Amino acid sequence: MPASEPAEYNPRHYAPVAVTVDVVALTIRDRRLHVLIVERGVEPYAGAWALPGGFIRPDEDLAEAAVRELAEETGVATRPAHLEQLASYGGPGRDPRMRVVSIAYLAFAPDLPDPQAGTDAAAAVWHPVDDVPPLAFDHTRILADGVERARSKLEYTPLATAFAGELFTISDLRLIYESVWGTPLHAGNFHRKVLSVPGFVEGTGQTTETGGPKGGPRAKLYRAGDARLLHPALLRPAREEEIR
Amino acid sequence: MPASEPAEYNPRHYAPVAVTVDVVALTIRDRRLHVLIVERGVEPYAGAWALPGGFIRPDEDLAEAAVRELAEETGVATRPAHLEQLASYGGPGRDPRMRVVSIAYLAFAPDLPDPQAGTDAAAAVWHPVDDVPPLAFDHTRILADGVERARSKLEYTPLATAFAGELFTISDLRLIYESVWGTPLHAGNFHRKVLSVPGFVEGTGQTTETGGPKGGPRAKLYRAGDARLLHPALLRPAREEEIR
DNA sequence: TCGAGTTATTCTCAGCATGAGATTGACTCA
DNA sequence: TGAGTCAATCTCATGCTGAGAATAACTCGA
Repeated sequence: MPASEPAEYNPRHYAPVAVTVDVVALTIRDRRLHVLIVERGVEPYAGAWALPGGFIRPDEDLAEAAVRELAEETGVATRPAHLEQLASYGGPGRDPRMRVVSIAYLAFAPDLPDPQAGTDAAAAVWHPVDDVPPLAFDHTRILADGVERARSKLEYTPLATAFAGELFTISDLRLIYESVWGTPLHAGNFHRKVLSVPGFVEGTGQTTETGGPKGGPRAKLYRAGDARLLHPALLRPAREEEIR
Repeated sequence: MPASEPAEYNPRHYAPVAVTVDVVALTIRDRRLHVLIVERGVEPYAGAWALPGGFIRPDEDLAEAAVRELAEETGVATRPAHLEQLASYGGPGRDPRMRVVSIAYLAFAPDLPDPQAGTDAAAAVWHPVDDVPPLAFDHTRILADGVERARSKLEYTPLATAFAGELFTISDLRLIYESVWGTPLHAGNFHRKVLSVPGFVEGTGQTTETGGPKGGPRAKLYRAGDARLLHPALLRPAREEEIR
Protein backbone atom coordinates (compact mmCIF):
# COMPACT_ATOMS: atom_id res chain seq x y z
CA MET A 1 0.00 0.00 0.00
CA PRO A 2 0.90 3.66 -0.26
CA ALA A 3 3.95 5.11 1.36
CA SER A 4 6.61 4.23 3.76
CA GLU A 5 8.75 7.10 4.95
CA PRO A 6 7.41 10.61 4.82
CA ALA A 7 9.78 11.41 1.98
CA GLU A 8 7.83 9.00 -0.13
CA TYR A 9 4.68 11.02 0.22
CA ASN A 10 6.04 13.29 -2.39
CA PRO A 11 5.62 11.75 -5.78
CA ARG A 12 8.56 13.71 -7.15
CA HIS A 13 10.85 11.56 -5.10
CA TYR A 14 9.75 8.70 -7.31
CA ALA A 15 10.45 8.07 -10.92
CA PRO A 16 7.47 9.50 -12.77
CA VAL A 17 4.78 7.04 -13.76
CA ALA A 18 1.90 7.69 -16.10
CA VAL A 19 -1.39 5.82 -15.89
CA THR A 20 -3.50 5.20 -18.94
CA VAL A 21 -6.59 3.20 -19.76
CA ASP A 22 -6.92 1.12 -22.91
CA VAL A 23 -10.18 -0.32 -24.13
CA VAL A 24 -10.84 -3.62 -25.85
CA ALA A 25 -14.26 -2.87 -27.35
CA LEU A 26 -15.90 -5.91 -28.91
CA THR A 27 -18.97 -6.27 -31.07
CA ILE A 28 -20.34 -8.74 -33.57
CA ARG A 29 -20.67 -7.82 -37.20
CA ASP A 30 -21.53 -10.17 -40.00
CA ARG A 31 -21.25 -13.17 -37.68
CA ARG A 32 -17.67 -12.36 -36.73
CA LEU A 33 -16.27 -10.92 -33.54
CA HIS A 34 -14.82 -7.46 -34.18
CA VAL A 35 -12.63 -5.17 -32.11
CA LEU A 36 -12.45 -1.41 -32.29
CA ILE A 37 -8.98 -0.21 -33.24
CA VAL A 38 -7.58 3.20 -34.09
CA GLU A 39 -4.75 4.36 -36.27
CA ARG A 40 -2.43 6.41 -34.11
CA GLY A 41 -2.00 9.99 -35.22
CA VAL A 42 0.94 10.83 -32.96
CA GLU A 43 4.25 9.41 -31.92
CA PRO A 44 5.19 6.93 -30.72
CA TYR A 45 3.86 4.35 -33.13
CA ALA A 46 2.26 7.06 -35.29
CA GLY A 47 0.53 5.33 -38.18
CA ALA A 48 0.29 2.03 -36.34
CA TRP A 49 -2.95 0.45 -35.20
CA ALA A 50 -3.68 0.40 -31.49
CA LEU A 51 -6.45 0.03 -28.98
CA PRO A 52 -8.22 3.27 -28.10
CA GLY A 53 -7.08 4.72 -24.78
CA GLY A 54 -5.29 7.54 -23.07
CA PHE A 55 -4.21 9.16 -19.84
CA ILE A 56 -6.54 9.24 -16.88
CA ARG A 57 -7.64 12.60 -15.52
CA PRO A 58 -7.21 13.59 -11.90
CA ASP A 59 -10.88 13.59 -10.99
CA GLU A 60 -12.25 10.62 -12.85
CA ASP A 61 -12.62 6.99 -11.97
CA LEU A 62 -10.81 4.42 -14.09
CA ALA A 63 -14.00 3.12 -15.69
CA GLU A 64 -15.11 6.67 -16.49
CA ALA A 65 -11.82 7.27 -18.20
CA ALA A 66 -12.37 4.19 -20.35
CA VAL A 67 -15.78 5.39 -21.49
CA ARG A 68 -14.45 8.87 -22.17
CA GLU A 69 -11.52 7.66 -24.25
CA LEU A 70 -13.81 5.43 -26.25
CA ALA A 71 -16.00 8.41 -27.06
CA GLU A 72 -13.13 10.82 -27.74
CA GLU A 73 -11.10 8.62 -30.00
CA THR A 74 -13.76 6.74 -31.87
CA GLY A 75 -16.99 8.70 -31.62
CA VAL A 76 -18.62 5.71 -29.97
CA ALA A 77 -20.73 7.75 -27.63
CA THR A 78 -23.20 5.05 -26.71
CA ARG A 79 -22.41 3.66 -23.33
CA PRO A 80 -21.36 0.06 -23.94
CA ALA A 81 -23.84 -2.59 -22.82
CA HIS A 82 -21.16 -4.02 -20.59
CA LEU A 83 -17.86 -2.66 -19.28
CA GLU A 84 -15.48 -4.45 -17.00
CA GLN A 85 -11.90 -4.16 -15.97
CA LEU A 86 -9.65 -6.59 -17.78
CA ALA A 87 -6.16 -6.37 -16.33
CA SER A 88 -3.21 -4.02 -15.91
CA TYR A 89 -0.02 -3.96 -17.88
CA GLY A 90 2.93 -2.13 -16.45
CA GLY A 91 6.25 -3.71 -17.21
CA PRO A 92 9.13 -1.28 -17.62
CA GLY A 93 9.83 -0.54 -21.25
CA ARG A 94 6.37 -1.14 -22.64
CA ASP A 95 6.23 2.51 -23.70
CA PRO A 96 9.43 4.03 -25.09
CA ARG A 97 8.78 7.45 -23.54
CA MET A 98 8.46 6.68 -19.86
CA ARG A 99 7.05 4.25 -17.36
CA VAL A 100 3.41 3.76 -18.27
CA VAL A 101 1.02 1.54 -16.39
CA SER A 102 -2.11 0.83 -18.34
CA ILE A 103 -5.40 -0.43 -16.99
CA ALA A 104 -7.23 -2.30 -19.72
CA TYR A 105 -11.02 -2.42 -19.91
CA LEU A 106 -13.24 -4.78 -21.82
CA ALA A 107 -16.42 -3.42 -23.43
CA PHE A 108 -19.24 -5.25 -25.21
CA ALA A 109 -21.78 -3.58 -27.41
CA PRO A 110 -24.42 -4.60 -29.93
CA ASP A 111 -23.47 -3.78 -33.49
CA LEU A 112 -22.85 -0.04 -33.64
CA PRO A 113 -22.48 2.39 -36.51
CA ASP A 114 -19.03 2.83 -37.99
CA PRO A 115 -16.75 4.74 -35.65
CA GLN A 116 -15.21 8.11 -36.49
CA ALA A 117 -11.64 9.02 -35.85
CA GLY A 118 -11.40 11.53 -33.02
CA THR A 119 -8.68 13.15 -30.94
CA ASP A 120 -5.25 11.70 -31.59
CA ALA A 121 -6.57 9.09 -33.99
CA ALA A 122 -6.17 9.16 -37.75
CA ALA A 123 -8.78 6.47 -38.22
CA ALA A 124 -11.05 4.21 -36.20
CA VAL A 125 -12.57 0.97 -37.45
CA TRP A 126 -14.17 -2.26 -36.35
CA HIS A 127 -11.85 -5.07 -37.36
CA PRO A 128 -12.34 -8.86 -37.15
CA VAL A 129 -10.40 -10.12 -34.14
CA ASP A 130 -9.04 -13.17 -35.87
CA ASP A 131 -7.29 -11.07 -38.46
CA VAL A 132 -5.99 -8.03 -36.61
CA PRO A 133 -2.79 -6.40 -37.82
CA PRO A 134 0.09 -6.13 -35.34
CA LEU A 135 -0.79 -3.49 -32.78
CA ALA A 136 1.33 -0.83 -31.09
CA PHE A 137 2.83 -1.30 -27.62
CA ASP A 138 1.69 -4.58 -26.05
CA HIS A 139 -1.80 -4.17 -27.40
CA THR A 140 -1.77 -7.46 -29.28
CA ARG A 141 -1.38 -9.21 -25.97
CA ILE A 142 -4.05 -7.09 -24.32
CA LEU A 143 -6.46 -7.87 -27.12
CA ALA A 144 -5.76 -11.59 -26.79
CA ASP A 145 -6.44 -11.41 -23.06
CA GLY A 146 -9.67 -9.52 -23.72
CA VAL A 147 -10.93 -12.01 -26.27
CA GLU A 148 -10.15 -14.91 -23.98
CA ARG A 149 -11.98 -13.17 -21.14
CA ALA A 150 -15.00 -12.62 -23.35
CA ARG A 151 -15.04 -16.25 -24.45
CA SER A 152 -14.80 -17.42 -20.92
CA LYS A 153 -17.47 -15.10 -19.52
CA LEU A 154 -19.98 -16.27 -22.08
CA GLU A 155 -19.84 -19.62 -20.38
CA TYR A 156 -21.05 -18.65 -16.97
CA THR A 157 -22.71 -15.25 -17.31
CA PRO A 158 -25.56 -13.99 -19.47
CA LEU A 159 -23.14 -11.57 -21.09
CA ALA A 160 -23.98 -12.71 -24.60
CA THR A 161 -27.16 -10.68 -24.29
CA ALA A 162 -24.97 -7.56 -24.15
CA PHE A 163 -24.10 -8.23 -27.79
CA ALA A 164 -27.74 -8.56 -28.76
CA GLY A 165 -30.37 -5.86 -29.04
CA GLU A 166 -33.39 -5.49 -26.77
CA LEU A 167 -35.20 -8.40 -28.44
CA PHE A 168 -33.52 -11.45 -29.91
CA THR A 169 -34.21 -15.01 -30.95
CA ILE A 170 -32.50 -18.09 -29.61
CA SER A 171 -30.78 -18.35 -32.97
CA ASP A 172 -29.47 -14.81 -32.65
CA LEU A 173 -28.04 -15.81 -29.31
CA ARG A 174 -26.52 -18.93 -30.77
CA LEU A 175 -24.86 -16.94 -33.53
CA ILE A 176 -23.33 -14.71 -30.86
CA TYR A 177 -21.88 -17.70 -29.07
CA GLU A 178 -20.64 -19.16 -32.33
CA SER A 179 -19.05 -15.87 -33.36
CA VAL A 180 -17.27 -15.30 -30.07
CA TRP A 181 -16.17 -18.87 -29.57
CA GLY A 182 -15.45 -19.41 -33.23
CA THR A 183 -17.15 -22.81 -33.09
CA PRO A 184 -20.40 -24.13 -34.56
CA LEU A 185 -22.89 -25.31 -31.93
CA HIS A 186 -25.64 -27.91 -32.07
CA ALA A 187 -28.79 -25.83 -32.60
CA GLY A 188 -31.17 -28.20 -30.85
CA ASN A 189 -29.02 -28.68 -27.78
CA PHE A 190 -28.28 -24.97 -27.54
CA HIS A 191 -31.97 -24.22 -27.65
CA ARG A 192 -32.74 -26.70 -24.92
CA LYS A 193 -29.89 -25.47 -22.78
CA VAL A 194 -30.69 -21.77 -22.96
CA LEU A 195 -34.31 -22.30 -22.04
CA SER A 196 -33.38 -24.56 -19.16
CA VAL A 197 -31.14 -22.01 -17.43
CA PRO A 198 -33.33 -20.02 -15.03
CA GLY A 199 -33.29 -16.27 -15.68
CA PHE A 200 -31.12 -16.35 -18.79
CA VAL A 201 -33.84 -15.26 -21.23
CA GLU A 202 -37.44 -14.23 -20.79
CA GLY A 203 -40.16 -14.92 -23.35
CA THR A 204 -42.09 -12.01 -24.78
CA GLY A 205 -44.91 -13.83 -26.56
CA GLN A 206 -43.82 -12.11 -29.77
CA THR A 207 -42.25 -13.65 -32.83
CA THR A 208 -40.25 -12.30 -35.73
CA GLU A 209 -42.34 -10.74 -38.51
CA THR A 210 -41.16 -13.17 -41.13
CA GLY A 211 -39.12 -16.34 -41.38
CA GLY A 212 -35.43 -16.22 -42.18
CA PRO A 213 -34.18 -14.90 -45.51
CA LYS A 214 -33.80 -18.42 -46.81
CA GLY A 215 -36.90 -19.88 -45.22
CA GLY A 216 -37.90 -21.41 -41.94
CA PRO A 217 -40.67 -20.56 -39.51
CA ARG A 218 -40.97 -17.34 -37.49
CA ALA A 219 -38.87 -17.47 -34.35
CA LYS A 220 -39.99 -16.53 -30.86
CA LEU A 221 -38.50 -13.34 -29.48
CA TYR A 222 -36.88 -13.14 -26.06
CA ARG A 223 -35.30 -10.47 -23.92
CA ALA A 224 -32.50 -10.76 -21.36
CA GLY A 225 -33.59 -12.28 -18.05
CA ASP A 226 -32.51 -11.31 -14.55
CA ALA A 227 -29.85 -13.94 -13.93
CA ARG A 228 -26.35 -12.71 -13.12
CA LEU A 229 -24.81 -16.15 -13.40
CA LEU A 230 -25.76 -19.04 -15.63
CA HIS A 231 -26.49 -22.14 -13.66
CA PRO A 232 -25.78 -24.61 -14.97
CA ALA A 233 -23.18 -22.97 -17.19
CA LEU A 234 -23.00 -23.22 -20.97
CA LEU A 235 -19.60 -24.76 -21.43
CA ARG A 236 -17.47 -24.50 -24.52
CA PRO A 237 -16.64 -27.77 -26.20
CA ALA A 238 -13.59 -29.15 -24.36
CA ARG A 239 -10.35 -27.74 -25.70
CA GLU A 240 -7.97 -30.56 -25.09
CA GLU A 241 -4.90 -28.50 -25.82
CA GLU A 242 -5.70 -25.94 -23.14
CA ILE A 243 -6.10 -28.43 -20.34
CA ARG A 244 -2.48 -29.51 -19.92
CA MET B 1 -2.98 4.29 -25.00
CA PRO B 2 -0.20 6.69 -24.11
CA ALA B 3 -0.12 10.24 -25.25
CA SER B 4 -1.83 12.62 -27.56
CA GLU B 5 -0.10 15.91 -28.13
CA PRO B 6 3.61 16.23 -27.58
CA ALA B 7 3.02 18.31 -24.48
CA GLU B 8 1.53 15.26 -22.88
CA TYR B 9 4.74 13.36 -23.16
CA ASN B 10 5.91 15.21 -20.14
CA PRO B 11 4.33 13.70 -17.07
CA ARG B 12 4.60 16.96 -15.19
CA HIS B 13 1.84 18.30 -17.35
CA TYR B 14 -0.38 15.78 -15.66
CA ALA B 15 -1.56 15.61 -12.12
CA PRO B 16 0.88 13.34 -10.35
CA VAL B 17 -0.19 9.74 -9.97
CA ALA B 18 1.48 7.13 -7.83
CA VAL B 19 1.32 3.42 -8.59
CA THR B 20 1.44 0.83 -5.85
CA VAL B 21 0.98 -2.89 -5.60
CA ASP B 22 -0.99 -4.53 -2.82
CA VAL B 23 -0.90 -8.23 -2.09
CA VAL B 24 -3.68 -10.50 -0.91
CA ALA B 25 -1.61 -13.42 0.37
CA LEU B 26 -3.70 -16.42 1.36
CA THR B 27 -2.81 -19.60 3.16
CA ILE B 28 -4.59 -22.25 5.18
CA ARG B 29 -3.91 -22.65 8.86
CA ASP B 30 -5.84 -24.82 11.23
CA ARG B 31 -8.44 -25.58 8.57
CA ARG B 32 -9.29 -21.93 8.03
CA LEU B 33 -8.37 -19.59 5.20
CA HIS B 34 -5.99 -16.89 6.44
CA VAL B 35 -4.78 -13.65 4.89
CA LEU B 36 -1.52 -11.87 5.62
CA ILE B 37 -2.10 -8.38 7.02
CA VAL B 38 0.23 -5.78 8.45
CA GLU B 39 -0.19 -3.06 11.00
CA ARG B 40 0.77 0.19 9.37
CA GLY B 41 3.67 1.98 11.00
CA VAL B 42 3.31 5.26 9.13
CA GLU B 43 0.63 7.74 8.16
CA PRO B 44 -1.90 7.66 6.75
CA TYR B 45 -3.80 5.01 8.66
CA ALA B 46 -0.85 4.48 11.03
CA GLY B 47 -1.87 1.78 13.49
CA ALA B 48 -4.54 0.39 11.20
CA TRP B 49 -4.40 -3.03 9.57
CA ALA B 50 -3.80 -3.17 5.86
CA LEU B 51 -2.67 -5.45 3.08
CA PRO B 52 1.08 -5.48 2.49
CA GLY B 53 2.12 -3.36 -0.46
CA GLY B 54 3.97 -0.31 -1.63
CA PHE B 55 5.22 1.82 -4.48
CA ILE B 56 6.59 0.21 -7.58
CA ARG B 57 10.20 0.89 -8.54
CA PRO B 58 11.20 2.21 -11.93
CA ASP B 59 12.93 -0.91 -13.14
CA GLU B 60 10.75 -3.71 -11.86
CA ASP B 61 7.76 -5.48 -13.27
CA LEU B 62 4.48 -5.30 -11.38
CA ALA B 63 4.62 -8.92 -10.27
CA GLU B 64 8.18 -8.48 -9.08
CA ALA B 65 7.09 -5.52 -7.01
CA ALA B 66 4.42 -7.66 -5.37
CA VAL B 67 6.93 -10.33 -4.37
CA ARG B 68 9.37 -7.71 -3.11
CA GLU B 69 6.79 -5.93 -0.98
CA LEU B 70 5.68 -9.23 0.50
CA ALA B 71 9.24 -9.99 1.52
CA GLU B 72 10.04 -6.48 2.77
CA GLU B 73 6.97 -5.96 4.87
CA THR B 74 6.34 -9.41 6.22
CA GLY B 75 9.56 -11.38 5.98
CA VAL B 76 7.78 -13.90 3.76
CA ALA B 77 10.75 -14.53 1.54
CA THR B 78 9.53 -17.77 0.03
CA ARG B 79 8.21 -17.20 -3.43
CA PRO B 80 4.50 -17.91 -3.21
CA ALA B 81 3.37 -21.13 -4.89
CA HIS B 82 1.05 -19.07 -7.05
CA LEU B 83 0.89 -15.38 -7.86
CA GLU B 84 -1.58 -13.73 -10.17
CA GLN B 85 -2.85 -10.27 -10.83
CA LEU B 86 -6.18 -9.61 -9.17
CA ALA B 87 -7.44 -6.18 -10.27
CA SER B 88 -6.61 -2.50 -10.11
CA TYR B 89 -8.17 0.08 -7.86
CA GLY B 90 -7.76 3.70 -8.76
CA GLY B 91 -10.73 5.87 -7.93
CA PRO B 92 -9.89 9.43 -6.94
CA GLY B 93 -9.84 9.86 -3.20
CA ARG B 94 -8.93 6.32 -2.22
CA ASP B 95 -5.74 7.64 -0.69
CA PRO B 96 -5.90 10.94 1.19
CA ARG B 97 -2.45 12.07 0.07
CA MET B 98 -2.67 11.96 -3.69
CA ARG B 99 -3.99 10.01 -6.61
CA VAL B 100 -2.88 6.45 -6.10
CA VAL B 101 -3.62 3.62 -8.48
CA SER B 102 -3.02 0.25 -6.93
CA ILE B 103 -2.55 -3.04 -8.72
CA ALA B 104 -3.62 -5.85 -6.45
CA TYR B 105 -2.02 -9.30 -6.62
CA LEU B 106 -3.29 -12.57 -5.25
CA ALA B 107 -0.79 -15.02 -3.77
CA PHE B 108 -1.30 -18.57 -2.50
CA ALA B 109 1.16 -20.39 -0.32
CA PRO B 110 1.24 -23.52 1.79
CA ASP B 111 1.27 -22.84 5.50
CA LEU B 112 4.32 -20.70 6.23
CA PRO B 113 6.05 -19.70 9.44
CA ASP B 114 4.75 -16.65 11.25
CA PRO B 115 5.62 -13.48 9.39
CA GLN B 116 7.84 -10.77 10.82
CA ALA B 117 7.09 -7.10 10.63
CA GLY B 118 9.44 -5.39 8.21
CA THR B 119 9.84 -1.98 6.65
CA ASP B 120 6.95 0.35 7.37
CA ALA B 121 5.01 -2.30 9.27
CA ALA B 122 4.58 -2.44 13.02
CA ALA B 123 3.32 -6.01 12.88
CA ALA B 124 2.51 -8.72 10.37
CA VAL B 125 0.19 -11.66 11.02
CA TRP B 126 -1.84 -14.35 9.35
CA HIS B 127 -5.49 -13.66 10.17
CA PRO B 128 -8.61 -15.73 9.39
CA VAL B 129 -10.35 -14.12 6.43
CA ASP B 130 -13.83 -14.50 7.83
CA ASP B 131 -12.98 -12.37 10.83
CA VAL B 132 -10.70 -9.65 9.52
CA PRO B 133 -10.77 -6.25 11.21
CA PRO B 134 -11.62 -3.22 9.06
CA LEU B 135 -8.66 -2.50 6.82
CA ALA B 136 -7.11 0.79 5.70
CA PHE B 137 -7.92 2.41 2.35
CA ASP B 138 -10.20 0.18 0.26
CA HIS B 139 -8.35 -2.93 1.34
CA THR B 140 -11.46 -4.59 2.74
CA ARG B 141 -12.91 -4.55 -0.72
CA ILE B 142 -9.70 -5.77 -2.32
CA LEU B 143 -9.54 -8.65 0.14
CA ALA B 144 -13.13 -9.61 -0.65
CA ASP B 145 -12.36 -9.60 -4.37
CA GLY B 146 -9.29 -11.74 -3.74
CA VAL B 147 -11.14 -14.30 -1.67
CA GLU B 148 -13.88 -14.57 -4.26
CA ARG B 149 -11.29 -15.04 -6.99
CA ALA B 150 -9.61 -17.79 -4.99
CA ARG B 151 -12.90 -19.57 -4.38
CA SER B 152 -13.76 -19.38 -8.02
CA LYS B 153 -10.38 -20.54 -9.32
CA LEU B 154 -10.50 -23.63 -7.16
CA GLU B 155 -13.40 -24.76 -9.29
CA TYR B 156 -11.71 -24.93 -12.63
CA THR B 157 -7.96 -24.93 -11.99
CA PRO B 158 -5.73 -27.21 -9.93
CA LEU B 159 -4.80 -24.22 -7.79
CA ALA B 160 -5.72 -25.94 -4.55
CA THR B 161 -2.46 -27.82 -4.85
CA ALA B 162 -0.67 -24.48 -4.39
CA PHE B 163 -1.95 -24.49 -0.80
CA ALA B 164 -0.65 -28.00 -0.21
CA GLY B 165 2.92 -29.16 0.20
CA GLU B 166 4.81 -31.34 -2.24
CA LEU B 167 2.93 -34.46 -1.16
CA PHE B 168 -0.64 -34.54 0.05
CA THR B 169 -3.56 -36.89 0.54
CA ILE B 170 -6.95 -36.57 -1.05
CA SER B 171 -8.26 -35.63 2.37
CA ASP B 172 -5.71 -32.84 2.65
CA LEU B 173 -6.98 -31.55 -0.66
CA ARG B 174 -10.57 -31.80 0.49
CA LEU B 175 -9.77 -29.83 3.62
CA ILE B 176 -8.29 -27.11 1.42
CA TYR B 177 -11.46 -26.91 -0.64
CA GLU B 178 -13.58 -26.92 2.49
CA SER B 179 -11.49 -24.20 4.10
CA VAL B 180 -11.51 -21.92 1.09
CA TRP B 181 -15.15 -22.45 0.20
CA GLY B 182 -16.27 -22.56 3.81
CA THR B 183 -18.46 -25.56 3.06
CA PRO B 184 -18.27 -29.22 4.03
CA LEU B 185 -17.96 -31.60 1.09
CA HIS B 186 -18.99 -35.22 0.64
CA ALA B 187 -15.76 -37.14 1.18
CA GLY B 188 -16.62 -40.06 -1.07
CA ASN B 189 -17.79 -37.98 -3.99
CA PHE B 190 -14.82 -35.62 -3.66
CA HIS B 191 -12.45 -38.55 -3.76
CA ARG B 192 -14.08 -39.97 -6.87
CA LYS B 193 -14.14 -36.62 -8.56
CA VAL B 194 -10.51 -35.68 -7.96
CA LEU B 195 -9.24 -39.00 -9.26
CA SER B 196 -11.46 -38.78 -12.33
CA VAL B 197 -10.10 -35.42 -13.50
CA PRO B 198 -7.15 -36.13 -15.77
CA GLY B 199 -3.91 -34.51 -14.63
CA PHE B 200 -5.21 -33.07 -11.38
CA VAL B 201 -3.17 -35.31 -9.08
CA GLU B 202 -0.57 -37.97 -9.67
CA GLY B 203 -0.13 -41.02 -7.48
CA THR B 204 3.25 -41.61 -5.84
CA GLY B 205 2.84 -45.16 -4.58
CA GLN B 206 3.57 -43.87 -1.09
CA THR B 207 1.24 -43.59 1.86
CA THR B 208 1.28 -41.64 5.09
CA GLU B 209 3.43 -43.14 7.85
CA THR B 210 0.53 -43.59 10.21
CA GLY B 211 -3.22 -43.29 10.23
CA GLY B 212 -4.93 -40.09 11.34
CA PRO B 213 -4.56 -38.81 14.92
CA LYS B 214 -7.93 -40.28 15.79
CA GLY B 215 -7.65 -43.46 13.77
CA GLY B 216 -8.31 -44.56 10.24
CA PRO B 217 -6.09 -46.25 7.68
CA ARG B 218 -2.98 -44.79 6.08
CA ALA B 219 -3.83 -42.55 3.15
CA LYS B 220 -2.21 -42.64 -0.27
CA LEU B 221 0.04 -39.71 -1.06
CA TYR B 222 -0.29 -37.71 -4.28
CA ARG B 223 1.53 -34.82 -5.88
CA ALA B 224 0.19 -32.14 -8.22
CA GLY B 225 -0.41 -33.33 -11.78
CA ASP B 226 0.23 -31.48 -15.02
CA ALA B 227 -3.28 -30.21 -15.73
CA ARG B 228 -3.73 -26.45 -16.08
CA LEU B 229 -7.50 -26.66 -16.13
CA LEU B 230 -9.81 -29.08 -14.41
CA HIS B 231 -12.06 -30.85 -16.82
CA PRO B 232 -14.67 -31.47 -15.82
CA ALA B 233 -14.60 -28.74 -13.17
CA LEU B 234 -15.18 -29.22 -9.46
CA LEU B 235 -18.14 -26.96 -8.92
CA ARG B 236 -19.14 -25.37 -5.66
CA PRO B 237 -22.57 -26.29 -4.38
CA ALA B 238 -25.00 -23.89 -6.09
CA ARG B 239 -25.26 -20.58 -4.32
CA GLU B 240 -28.82 -19.60 -5.09
CA GLU B 241 -28.40 -16.06 -3.82
CA GLU B 242 -25.54 -15.27 -6.21
CA ILE B 243 -27.34 -16.31 -9.34
CA ARG B 244 -29.90 -13.51 -9.60
C1' DT C 1 -49.13 -22.66 -57.46
C1' DC C 2 -45.70 -26.21 -56.41
C1' DG C 3 -41.60 -28.37 -54.74
C1' DA C 4 -37.10 -28.02 -52.83
C1' DG C 5 -34.50 -26.13 -49.41
C1' DT C 6 -34.08 -23.74 -44.83
C1' DT C 7 -34.76 -23.24 -40.13
C1' DA C 8 -37.21 -23.04 -35.31
C1' DT C 9 -38.56 -26.14 -32.17
C1' DT C 10 -39.14 -30.47 -29.96
C1' DC C 11 -37.91 -35.50 -29.12
C1' DT C 12 -35.30 -39.62 -28.37
C1' DC C 13 -31.64 -42.14 -26.58
C1' DA C 14 -27.33 -43.65 -24.84
C1' DG C 15 -23.49 -42.11 -21.97
C1' DC C 16 -21.53 -39.54 -18.41
C1' DA C 17 -21.50 -36.93 -14.03
C1' DT C 18 -23.81 -35.91 -9.90
C1' DG C 19 -25.49 -36.17 -4.89
C1' DA C 20 -26.64 -39.09 -1.19
C1' DG C 21 -25.92 -42.93 1.28
C1' DA C 22 -23.77 -47.40 2.60
C1' DT C 23 -19.89 -50.74 3.00
C1' DT C 24 -15.27 -52.43 3.94
C1' DG C 25 -11.22 -52.66 6.31
C1' DA C 26 -7.05 -50.31 8.43
C1' DC C 27 -5.86 -47.74 12.03
C1' DT C 28 -6.14 -44.89 16.59
C1' DC C 29 -6.90 -44.41 21.42
C1' DA C 30 -8.53 -45.55 26.09
C1' DT D 1 -9.87 -55.52 23.37
C1' DG D 2 -13.62 -52.59 21.83
C1' DA D 3 -15.34 -48.26 20.21
C1' DG D 4 -14.61 -44.80 17.19
C1' DT D 5 -12.32 -42.70 13.02
C1' DC D 6 -11.47 -42.38 8.43
C1' DA D 7 -9.59 -43.71 3.46
C1' DA D 8 -11.34 -45.85 -0.23
C1' DT D 9 -14.88 -47.94 -2.98
C1' DC D 10 -19.67 -48.99 -4.44
C1' DT D 11 -24.59 -48.45 -5.43
C1' DC D 12 -28.29 -46.14 -7.29
C1' DA D 13 -31.52 -42.74 -8.71
C1' DT D 14 -31.43 -38.42 -11.05
C1' DG D 15 -30.01 -34.99 -14.19
C1' DC D 16 -27.27 -33.13 -17.97
C1' DT D 17 -24.87 -33.94 -22.29
C1' DG D 18 -23.95 -34.76 -27.28
C1' DA D 19 -25.69 -36.67 -31.41
C1' DG D 20 -29.15 -37.46 -34.37
C1' DA D 21 -33.84 -37.23 -36.09
C1' DA D 22 -38.68 -35.64 -36.63
C1' DT D 23 -42.02 -32.00 -37.32
C1' DA D 24 -43.82 -28.11 -39.18
C1' DA D 25 -43.56 -23.22 -40.74
C1' DC D 26 -41.61 -20.54 -43.83
C1' DT D 27 -38.64 -18.87 -48.05
C1' DC D 28 -37.60 -18.90 -52.81
C1' DG D 29 -37.39 -19.94 -57.76
C1' DA D 30 -39.59 -22.67 -61.40
